[in-house]
Amino acid sequence: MPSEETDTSLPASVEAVWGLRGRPARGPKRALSLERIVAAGVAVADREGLDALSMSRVANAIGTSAMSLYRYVSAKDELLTLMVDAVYADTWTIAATGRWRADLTQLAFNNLHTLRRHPWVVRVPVTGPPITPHQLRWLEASLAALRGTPLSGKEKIAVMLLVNSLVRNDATLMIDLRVGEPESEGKLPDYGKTLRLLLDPKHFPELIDVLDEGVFDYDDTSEQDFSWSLERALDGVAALIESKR
Amino acid sequence: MPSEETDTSLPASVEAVWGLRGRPARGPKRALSLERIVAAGVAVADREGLDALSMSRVANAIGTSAMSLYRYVSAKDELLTLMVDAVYADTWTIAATGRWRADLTQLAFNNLHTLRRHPWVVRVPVTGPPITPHQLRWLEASLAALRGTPLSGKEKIAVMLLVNSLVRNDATLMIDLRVGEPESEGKLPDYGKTLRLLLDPKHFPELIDVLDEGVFDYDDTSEQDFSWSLERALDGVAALIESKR
DNA sequence: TACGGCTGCGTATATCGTAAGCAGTAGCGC
DNA sequence: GCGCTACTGCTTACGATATACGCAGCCGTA
Repeated sequence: MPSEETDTSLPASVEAVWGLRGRPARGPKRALSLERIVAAGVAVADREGLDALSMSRVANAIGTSAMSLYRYVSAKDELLTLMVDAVYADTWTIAATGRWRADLTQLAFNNLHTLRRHPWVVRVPVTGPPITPHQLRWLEASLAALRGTPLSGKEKIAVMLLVNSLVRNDATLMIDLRVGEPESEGKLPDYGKTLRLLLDPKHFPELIDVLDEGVFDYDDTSEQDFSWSLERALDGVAALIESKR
Repeated sequence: MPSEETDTSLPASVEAVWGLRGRPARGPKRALSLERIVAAGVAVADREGLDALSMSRVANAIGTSAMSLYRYVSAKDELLTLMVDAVYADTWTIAATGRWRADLTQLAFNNLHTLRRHPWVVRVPVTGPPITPHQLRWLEASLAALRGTPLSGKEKIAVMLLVNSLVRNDATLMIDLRVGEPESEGKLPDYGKTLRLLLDPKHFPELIDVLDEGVFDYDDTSEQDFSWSLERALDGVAALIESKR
């Protein structure tokens, strides 16, 4: 097991979730734990959204003071990083079939479901490549799915970035449509109506045609659009894989 | 021309950039203009990043007071929306070839170049589907590129969402690598080193293999990765188009 | 047992977005 | 021509936020 001096250059809290930090040897017993703080953060964000998430609110949720949290995370950004990783715990376990496409699809949908359940995640600024355990587990499972393909390591990473793009984008669009909020019914039809008021046929003939097809006439929050995009992307990957065989 | 009562439900400032708002009939001559404010916002964000962008800083940049800006935009979020649209002015003009794939590729790269030049854009929270003129012009140009294909309107929109996903994701990754900042050299190799310290062969064999291939040994900020992903996605779209012919 | 690392948290500060309202400008309508 | 009022720029003020600093107490190590 690594010593206390791990030299990862990572924040202490990230090292803690990797199990690289033991309990301090001295001092009073802790009334808090990093897990409790992160879980409270997730609960507050789920309930009130990321904009309403403050250190104060998280602390209140567990009956402590905002400044106590700084014994566990050095900045709010660290808490956000750990919150994202916590919800990623459900993304990387699949019933592996040994077929790359089916397995990647499962992983993509796991990821999508997580983001739809926790819409604040895509609102957390991305500050670097993944360094937390669950996010890397998702990546590992994805690479395992691609194990039997002729793709290089670099290409495998690129495939997962592609899939991840699609997932994040769908999640972003779903925020627009306010999934799960009944009072947001009709948001896309409103959008369509506004566009009709804005667009002139001289500059926007194609968009007007698309409008006339009724594309924005109803909100579609099913997973079909995501599925369509994923299929296109995986078709492209499949073409590349075939070309290498 | 629309009257002052346009009933778009859009913020006044957005109506203004659509040319739907005239100059007020009474009152002192304006010393400011919305264009000037937006341009100042873009300049501040380009120089200092989105985190450092405050109403105060934007106002200072044009020698006025923060509260004056509120005569032109009703909230900071509106300013951000208009700033994004302003930089999108360069994305929708292409040398059309009449070949859907070449034209989409041009549009994708235009978009990518814009985001790389203004990395703060992907940090602006997306609050809804595009409603501003230049963003919609990019969408219009994209739909025009797909005009001769057998795709439905809905599918065309989906293609553009897909392409847009890839662009935004690349831009997000480039923030990680701090494009253009010499002191950030070696960020990916540092990442690779950190991963080696974290990953155990029991749980992360695939990722370790990828590491051993040297995938993270150097920063790659060229456009090749983006191009690769775009090709995969467009291969998938091409397959669908072919299947409908 | 003494020392010092650790805990929780109170106080304080700088910054931010923006509400409220004042004084002055300028055009409309009578 | 005058009064009214819409509009402009900006000052003052406030609530909220993240987090620095430091105190008092806890508790394990040497």
